[in-house]
Amino acid sequence: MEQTDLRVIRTKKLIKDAFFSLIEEQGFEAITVKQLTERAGINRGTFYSHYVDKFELMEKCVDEIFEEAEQKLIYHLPHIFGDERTDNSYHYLVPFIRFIEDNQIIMKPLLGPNGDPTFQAKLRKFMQAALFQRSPVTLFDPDKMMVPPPYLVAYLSSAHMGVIYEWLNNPSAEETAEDIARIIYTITFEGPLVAGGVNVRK
Amino acid sequence: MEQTDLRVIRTKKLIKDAFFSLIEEQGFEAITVKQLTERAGINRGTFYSHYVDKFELMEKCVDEIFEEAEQKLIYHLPHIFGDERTDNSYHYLVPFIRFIEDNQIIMKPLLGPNGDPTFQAKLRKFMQAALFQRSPVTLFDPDKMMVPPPYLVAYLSSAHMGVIYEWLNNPSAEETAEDIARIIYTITFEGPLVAGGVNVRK
DNA sequence: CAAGATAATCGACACCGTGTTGGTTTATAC
DNA sequence: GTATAAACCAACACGGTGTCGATTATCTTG
Repeated sequence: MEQTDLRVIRTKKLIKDAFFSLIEEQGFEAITVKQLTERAGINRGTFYSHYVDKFELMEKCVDEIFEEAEQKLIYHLPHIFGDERTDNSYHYLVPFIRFIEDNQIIMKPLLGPNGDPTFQAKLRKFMQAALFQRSPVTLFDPDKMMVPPPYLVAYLSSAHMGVIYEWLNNPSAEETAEDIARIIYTITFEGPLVAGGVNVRK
Repeated sequence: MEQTDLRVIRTKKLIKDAFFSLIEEQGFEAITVKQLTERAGINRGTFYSHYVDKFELMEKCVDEIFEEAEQKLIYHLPHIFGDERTDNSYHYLVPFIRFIEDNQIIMKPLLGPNGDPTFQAKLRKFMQAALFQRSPVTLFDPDKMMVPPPYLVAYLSSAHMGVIYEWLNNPSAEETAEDIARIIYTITFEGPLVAGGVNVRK
């Protein structure tokens, strides 16, 4: 399964580099195979001997990223489980956010207005699996839930993504990954009202 | 400005009907003008005398929907402002959700995995304007905010959209618009933790 | 290092959708 | 009923797609 031939390694790298730079410049949809191979400096036919079309190329790239993410997050899991829920326990979010930050070049266009909804759904699902099935958030008590669980999960995962999206798409944003984690944590654990400065009557 | 010629009206309706049915079947990106005009039963050239391309068609359709939404929500505004924040004050959400429900046929594909991220962003912005600038939620106190306002807005608007999305894309969901409004309200005003059944230590 | 394997290149091909045009037919408005 | 203009039709150049066979270049293995 592993490719060893130097030529295919070199070619695939050329393709992916060109692909990412083009995504950054004009978004995925606008890319043509012709343009891609010209940028990569390879023959158009060569592309077709590796991928059936640009969609498969995208799929492969995304799969690689998620694979990488999986490993990184698993690596960080001990820390997550080790932590008690303290004022700093929002750290459970940091690896995830930093991962997105690290892959900004590919993430930003995929998450942005010209992005890929399929990818967004995939990332949301991934986050649900990563955060809601084996993180402190499992402390939710099914018996005491005031709303159907799927909606709470949808609420939280979308909210998380929304903040990250806002962060990525604001060029002048100076927050670090830790800042963003703290912001998400604050709103989630204190509740939107408290985080918004509303005096909650009890 | 207003079109009166019956032929124009008829043609535009044929185009839009075909457009919506195709979006539902295969998503926006996959649609070709050729296919669209065949489905509509009109000449391909005729399409080009009304729209420059499928993107403009989409834009016009979306604009119409938002225009309609604007009016509906404005109509409902008196009720919103009249309400005090009671246990039932989640009603401020109902008109918005019901509007989405009414336009399900077009909303679902646009919001789904094959949907249009531009539209999704637009809808989020619309909701922000509709709910956060002239609704009970303006009770947020800028001075007491624990997080930067843009992120709180992003958090809430995305969370809202996420729940609605989950609702639309779950075929077996039996919740009414009111149910969804209540769910969103509960999580937002009680906070995700309380809504999730967690015993909050104080 | 040499031989065989295999990847990349090149040029050409048919195919399809786009956007435009000029001329014709048909429906609408007044 | 007639003038107007919308819709139709056929054809065009253009550009990207996906494929193919033949040729050249490069790598792997023994």
